Amino acid sequence: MGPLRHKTKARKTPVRRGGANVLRLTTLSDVAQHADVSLATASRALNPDSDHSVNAGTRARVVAAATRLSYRPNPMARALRTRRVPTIAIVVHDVSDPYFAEIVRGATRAASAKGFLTVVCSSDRDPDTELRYVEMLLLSRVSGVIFAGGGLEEANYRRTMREYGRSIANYGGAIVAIAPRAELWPAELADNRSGARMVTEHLLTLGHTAVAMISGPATLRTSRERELGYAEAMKGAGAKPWIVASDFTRAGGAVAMARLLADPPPTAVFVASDVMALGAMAELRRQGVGVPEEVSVAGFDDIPGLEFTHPTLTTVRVPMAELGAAGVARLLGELDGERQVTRVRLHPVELIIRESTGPVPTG
Amino acid sequence: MGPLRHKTKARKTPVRRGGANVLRLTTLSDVAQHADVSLATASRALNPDSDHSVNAGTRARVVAAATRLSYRPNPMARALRTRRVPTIAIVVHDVSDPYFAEIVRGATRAASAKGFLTVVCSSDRDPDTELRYVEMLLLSRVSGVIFAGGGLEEANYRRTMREYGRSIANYGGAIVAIAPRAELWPAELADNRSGARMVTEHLLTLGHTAVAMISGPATLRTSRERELGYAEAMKGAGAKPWIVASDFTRAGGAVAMARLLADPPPTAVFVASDVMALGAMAELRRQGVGVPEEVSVAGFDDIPGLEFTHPTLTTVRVPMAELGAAGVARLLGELDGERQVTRVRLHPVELIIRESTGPVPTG
DNA sequence: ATGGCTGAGGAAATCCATTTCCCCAACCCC
DNA sequence: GGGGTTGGGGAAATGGATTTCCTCAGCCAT
Repeated sequence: MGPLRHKTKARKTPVRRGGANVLRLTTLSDVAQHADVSLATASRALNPDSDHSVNAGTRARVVAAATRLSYRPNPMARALRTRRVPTIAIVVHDVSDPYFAEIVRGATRAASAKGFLTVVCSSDRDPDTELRYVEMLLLSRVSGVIFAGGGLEEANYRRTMREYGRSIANYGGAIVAIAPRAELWPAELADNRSGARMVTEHLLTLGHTAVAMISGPATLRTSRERELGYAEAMKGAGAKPWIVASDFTRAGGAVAMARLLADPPPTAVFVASDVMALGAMAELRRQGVGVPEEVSVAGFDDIPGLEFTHPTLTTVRVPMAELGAAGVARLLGELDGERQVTRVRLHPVELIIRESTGPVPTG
Repeated sequence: MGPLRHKTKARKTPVRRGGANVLRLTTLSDVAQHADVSLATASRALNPDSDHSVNAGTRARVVAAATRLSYRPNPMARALRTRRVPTIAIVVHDVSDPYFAEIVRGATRAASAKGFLTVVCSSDRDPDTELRYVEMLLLSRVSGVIFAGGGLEEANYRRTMREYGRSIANYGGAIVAIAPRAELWPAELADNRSGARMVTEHLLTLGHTAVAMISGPATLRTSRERELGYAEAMKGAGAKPWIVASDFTRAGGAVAMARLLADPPPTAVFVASDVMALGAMAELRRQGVGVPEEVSVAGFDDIPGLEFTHPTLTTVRVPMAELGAAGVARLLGELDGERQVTRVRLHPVELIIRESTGPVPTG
């Protein structure tokens, strides 16, 4: 059951070899004693934000004592009172996915700069796992939760999630989304729609008319936004949208591409994520279809390493690490009570043209 | 008005706008009340490992009450007593590296199954950053730390790390390594040396004699182990070792390969990690060198997605997710005081032959 | 019958920082 | 000078689970 169940066996080793007995960290009461003040005063002296004022001289004494004893407040005791731990959580669909890995990298770096630890929860794309994680986070009273994965359009999921969200807000935790979600949480988002429009227009400009799209699961908001941008561009050019949905994985991309190749194939494909695009390109190669000579392929996200693929992949750069960091910053802002005027902030994306897209094959 | 009577003093719920007080977590004392037992008994009934026995009937009542009220122990209160947070940390060189991402995936899954959260610390390959992280973890009193990255052979780093390790052990935290390290911590390791030997022998068997190796930084233990296996195999075949060191990154692999191609190039290259191998293959393609027709390439790790590269990469499968999970299991074992007989457990690796390796070019 | 032991339960201490009450003195205003 | 305010300090409650002492009844052996 509980992780901290106390096994007596473990206790059986009170004296570690090496003599030095169990680390006795200095507590606030040590500091108070040394500074010759009460516990309350010591606490207030060290927490300047308190509304209870402390005499400058007294404070100096306390601070001096704290420094001398190299006092560090016990995070757990503090958490028990303040009902919040100095930890922020980031919920992703899959840590192994380079897209999320980059986000996590950005977020952890920003968080640790502010003295926060980051816990990573990887749902493996399972809604129930994700909900279980969030419940756990809520019980642990993490300071905040960043949702890096798009929300699911599913009644039960949405209801439960919303409920958990309220609970978190209730104990003073904050929530931020960095992917599109139904919940009205503060968000730092990539401009998915514009990006999808831009890349589709790029393909259209190259002369393609049969531009298909390989999208993610229909239940995922991120898919929908990218589809929207694609559809807009297609409509703008008077071309007929042609969408095949699949999983946001390499295998998903391969399967979808195989399906596209069964019919009279398109001459260009916009794939809703780079990871899928890599799968799609592998399938094309497997079937001996030249990229971009016969079919142009464009991805989305600009995950690291695309310049090492062959051909290098045209894509839309999403500032992933920056989104992660922005999410953390926003979260900390919320914790400090800074109400942002704009609930949702859009981060611009950028079209990166590489080798995988080219003009329509003549003939 | 029994002593266990719930304090009626209105719980100062700081009524948030939006009304509904969603969060009213049941505490152990609620459970005790409902089951009509004392706090102590309730605690013992729910913690079967206790050395204090509880009557079966009583326990059943308590458990029933706990279930009915959907009781969840407050992790922080528990942590305060047990002096350990129900969180384990995993220290990696770079979360964005697929190798570490897989390990993290395996570890988080195993940890959450046991009710532990996982914090990820990505040092970005900077020793100081890593040390700072570990200090932070130590102050946070995490239950344990898993080192997923190889240790550095650097005096100051090693000294400080060893010191931190002692502090962690001192408060009852555990440490486990899943990569080779100088410190004598319990370890779950991949059999790097055998793997390197196997893959080198595979290349030799194909008839190659000029088999070069692209290795990681010399200061990293993991590099050294893989070099050892390579050298063994080469010596066994009477061939001369030829090692080029570089960074454990895609770019590092590319640079090293460029260097190899400057001289009269080898006909086969064993690259110490798949990520580097990807970079190396990109460089070969850039220079128009056929793989495996002109140069065979083999990697190490078997990161996800290699079956989508072109050509698909021959490599040594390291059970990354399994290593992560094993690290967690080992850590929890240590926390429970289970002394393992074998401090270091070696996990077997497996040679995966794909398309990137072939016979020596004739002529 | 007496002492010893075990099984089962409860009261209270403990972990440690924060916060709520309370108190006291000094100072101000009418 | 009485009443009110403010600055500064302390005692004790608080948060929630674990653990240490006790206590008590029942049972066995002497």
